[in-house]
This record gives sequence, C-alpha cells and structure tokens, in this order.
Amino acid sequence: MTVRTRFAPSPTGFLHVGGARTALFNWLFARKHGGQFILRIEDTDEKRNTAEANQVIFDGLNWLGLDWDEGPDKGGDYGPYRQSERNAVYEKHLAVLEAGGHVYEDEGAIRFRSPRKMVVVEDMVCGRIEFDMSNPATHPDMTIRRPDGSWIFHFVNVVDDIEMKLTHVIRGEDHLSNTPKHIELYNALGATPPKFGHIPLILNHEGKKLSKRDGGSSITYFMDLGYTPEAVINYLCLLGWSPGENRERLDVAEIRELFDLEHINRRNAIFDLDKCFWLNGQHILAMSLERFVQLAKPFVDKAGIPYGTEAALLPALAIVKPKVKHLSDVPDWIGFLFTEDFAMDAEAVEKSLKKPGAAARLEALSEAFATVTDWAHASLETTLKATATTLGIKTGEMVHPARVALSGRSVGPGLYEMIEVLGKDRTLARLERAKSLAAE
RNA sequence: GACCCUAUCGUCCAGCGGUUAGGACACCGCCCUUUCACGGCGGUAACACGGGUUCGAAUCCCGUUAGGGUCGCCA
Repeated sequence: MTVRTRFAPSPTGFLHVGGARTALFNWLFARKHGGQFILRIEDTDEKRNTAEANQVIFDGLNWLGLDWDEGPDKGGDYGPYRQSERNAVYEKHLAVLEAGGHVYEDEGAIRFRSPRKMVVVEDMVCGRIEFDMSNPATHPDMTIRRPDGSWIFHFVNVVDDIEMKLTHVIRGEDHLSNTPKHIELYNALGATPPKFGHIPLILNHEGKKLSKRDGGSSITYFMDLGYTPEAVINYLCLLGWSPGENRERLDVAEIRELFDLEHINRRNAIFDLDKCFWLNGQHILAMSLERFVQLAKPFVDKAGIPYGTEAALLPALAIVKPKVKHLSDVPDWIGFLFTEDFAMDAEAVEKSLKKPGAAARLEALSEAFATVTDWAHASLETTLKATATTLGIKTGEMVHPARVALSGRSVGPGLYEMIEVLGKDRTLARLERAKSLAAE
C-alpha cells in the first residue's frame, strides 16, 4: 500500500507556522516512505475563500520546498482538490449515511447519529486512547450539514480523506478529541479509518496557542525578514521531534532520512524566535555561495542596489555571507560598495573619526595603501598593521576609523575583504574624502 | 463543568530502572580578534508535588496541582 498524506488548510490569507509544521511532517512522512503528498483546500466557508488566500498557501509551501503530488493547481486522480468544488461527492456520501439510517434532520440541519459506543483511537504518536461516546450530553450528535446546504468540516474532511485514499492523517493535537467522531463517520460510511498521528501544538511565549498576532506566527514573516527556508524547516522539525544525538543543524535531505513519528514527543512547544534566528545564521554560513546568491539577490534587487552585473555583485555577497544573519540585512551591508553617495552613520563618525589624530591616521594609511601593488586582503592587512605599528597605535585604532571612512558604518563585512572588493582607486579616494570629516 | 493530552534548566530537545541528569538557544565571564559575527574555553540554570512498586526511580503505577486541547449550524 502506498503511503498517502495530505495538508488540508483552509484559505485564511495566512499560513500559520503550526500549519506549516503539520504540512512538513506530512510531507516528510510521505517522502520518507516513497508515497504521495496531497494538497487539499478546505474552503467550505466561502467567506474566506479568495484567490489571494489560496496563493498565500501555495507561495508558503513552495518557499519551504514542500512539493505536492496532487492539488488544486496540479490536478490528480482524486480531484477536484477544493472542497467548494466537491459538492456532488458529499451528496453521494450523505446518501450512503441516509440509506444506513445514520442521520436525521434537526431544525433544517442534518446531524449524524452517534452509535454511542466506546471508540478506540490507536494513535501513532499518542498510543491507544479510549473514548466513551455513550453519553449524548457530553458527546452530542454532530451536525454535518447546515440548513443552507453548506457542509461542516468533520464530514467533508472524512469524506475527502476516504475519497482521496489517504492512508495516514498527521494533524495537530487539537483534533485528537475530534477523532472518535471521525472514526464513527468512517465506520458508518463503510470505510477503514486511516492511521492517525496527533502532533503537539506550537505555543507562544505566554504558553497560549500561537495566534496571528504573535510575531513569527506567519510564514510570510520569515520570508520577508530574510530567513532561509532551510533554517525554518530545520527549526520547525525540531519543535516536537528530535533526530537524537543532540543534532541541531540539519539539512532537508538529512531530515527526510531521519524523520520518524516514533520520536515525536507529546508536549506542546513554545516557539523560540532566538533559536530560529541562530539556526538561520548557521545555515547561511554552511550553504554554498551559489545558494546564498540565489536567496539574497531578491533582497538586493528589491532595495534597488545599483550593482550593475551579477558578476560585480558576487564578490560583495561573498564577503558578507560569513557574517550576515538575516537576508534582509544584506542590502545595508553591501550598499556602500556600489555608490560613492553612501550614508555616513553619525554615531560611527563621532566615535571613530572625531578622535584627535584620526585625520593623520587616515593620511598615513592612504600613503601606505598607495604603494600596495598586490591588492588582496592578506597584503592589505599586513600593510594596515604595519602602518599602525609605525604610528605607535593599536591595530584597532586604525581599523575603526578606516572602516567608517570607507563604508560609513561601524559594522559590516571583514575590513580587509571589504577593501579588496572596493579596489585601490576608490579606497584612496574615500580615505582622502574622509579626512575632511576627521579630527586633526 | 465533562472528556482527552502533557509535565526534565527561562526556551527547544536527550534520557526510556543504576548517569557527576547530557546537548542547543538565550544569559554571564574569559580567550581569539578590526567592530559585529564566527570559533574556543568555562559558568549560572531543571527532573511540579505527594504517595506507592523496587535493592534502586527523572524513568513504572496512583493521586494532587499546573498547563494545553476538545465539547460549534468555525476549520
């Protein structure tokens, strides 16, 4: 039997990190077992259903690299993959329930009559759980269709999972208590329930369910701020799951190989942006320059950095890659390399250039650099340090004014690498120009 | 309220009857260093509580407490 899993979001215009993690676990499980991953849009609530809201889901999943085999945009043997287009399917299954005497009308709505028995859930994550469904007061018959003919989640969700031949349903723990009801529905429809796996929830710093208002609760947040998909995937999978051996940084290929439902724990997890941030830096550090360029270039383009050709952009990105944490910081970090009209940070100028003797140091450095023939970071470093020694000052006392003079900022890529990329002419010109700003 | 799930450093995860309770983020020192970052070394910091079972419990059982979830004509 081929494994088939799904992600079934409702289009709210927002891809929640919890939803993204659910999608990730389903995707991992399917990929690990050579199965199929299906995307189904649960848009029975027509108010929320807009093209933009659908697009947010596609964009988020695509960005994360979670590809689906069947879905609204891809088609497949069990479509359509939007619930709003599946009315005939639901009518058909309702007829089955009616024929079996499983439903009744109540004020125009249709309810499912519970068999009122004990239901056992054999959960892949939680283990065996028994639910006593015998008391109608505590487990009322669920509505499956509204008087206006629209369908209720529980019913269409189960029908679609049957029709789409899903074998494993991995979802948030908030559905655990709904599962016995779903199983009753499977039974009444004459279908075998899939295997269920309920994963713990993601909480905010207050320990409450992560909501829209919480920073970092939307995948768009990570996309906009310049997180890498590899870091977000990595962080998300570490929330509630562990590959063992205290592994932290993992790439998707490793995760696909190591992932298993057995090592998912049962505790809700609090989302920690700090660790995700750290992981992002780790991934940027470890990735190839090609990948970094691919990820960073859109941010550079958006900021309108006039770098000219990509060949000119490459060295700039190369010197920034070891240090940058957010892709969205890249434009600020490289902008000064592509214009003579770069901003001089007032605080940095005050701290490094307005020091007595700064002008003389820049002058000395300028003279020393003018004689350098091998314009490479190693010899530039040697030259700068020798100049500092000659003047009887510490290296740092030369480095700081130089950095501010050349880039206008006190933070950025490594100084010598940056000077190398800048080139001799521009370096000398900027040192000259900065002398007028510097204290005598 | 009923039912279900959960309970190890501030946070994420190891541990699955015998450990000086381990790693990571964050935090604090020190080192390296041109700032930031990276890297290295070290530090603070946890088994919710009470009963059992056992020669021996973070690990197994029960209770209490706390947190989360479900009980919709939301999904």
